[in-house]
Amino acid sequence: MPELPEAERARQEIERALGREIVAVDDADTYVCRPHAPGEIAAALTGRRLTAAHRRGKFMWVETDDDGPDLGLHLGMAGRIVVDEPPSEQGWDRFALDFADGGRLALRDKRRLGRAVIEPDFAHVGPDAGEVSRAEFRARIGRGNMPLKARLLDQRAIAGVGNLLADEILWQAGLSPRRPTGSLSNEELDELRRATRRAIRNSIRRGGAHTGELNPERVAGGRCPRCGSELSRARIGGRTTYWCPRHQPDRLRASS
DNA sequence: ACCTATGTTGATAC
DNA sequence: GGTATCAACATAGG
Repeated sequence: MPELPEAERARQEIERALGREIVAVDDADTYVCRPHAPGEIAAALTGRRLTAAHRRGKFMWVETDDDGPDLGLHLGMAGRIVVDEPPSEQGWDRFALDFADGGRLALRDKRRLGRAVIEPDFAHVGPDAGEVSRAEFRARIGRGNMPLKARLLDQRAIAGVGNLLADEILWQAGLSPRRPTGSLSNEELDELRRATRRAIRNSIRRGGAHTGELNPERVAGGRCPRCGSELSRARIGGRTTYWCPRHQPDRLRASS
């Protein structure tokens, strides 16, 4: 279930592999390792050691010693990073490093939508959703007129929010996923940023994007944990979306 | 058996 | 340029 919290967990897992000499690389999956040809990543990494693991949103990269190339990793839709585990019996290890101490790091991904590349390019990736400044958040999220939920999912705007986290954030902030981004006031954008940071912090602490309050109700007939209203469901930004029509109205309720 | 659903990203078309 | 749709992949479930 990789969103930002799962990527952060994966980054921490990679840190367990730092400092060990790489003696073999399995880069035979030409889809996961595209555009590299088999053996290219192996040639670039064999003999080196990983020295630091970083993350921006859901994108990870690992530095190597002696000015070696960075290794870029992405979990895709179903991937995770495992260190010092026996190889997957189902053949789901799409990329792997073997270390001199007998240990191993693998990208385990049954759907093959994860990625492993050398010298990843993050030019199009926005600032991390947990660290973006207030001014930057206002500018990047408030621009344009897409439905708000679609903008939250746009990794070029801010990086790290996936489908489950987006619904949780919008519910916490009391904003409709359908609101056009251009209709939000600065105060609403600031509240949205607070909800984003809080949801990310909590989900990392609790162990995943699926640990939000709204998540158990993201099913047909699910109800708002706050008021018990039946949740609305629609496809927004190409993703299935649940929200409370009462606490997250499409238009501001008339003040009285 | 067949159809739908699923956490992501990127390419493509308008 | 901004936005919308589909495709890539493999599995699970009605």
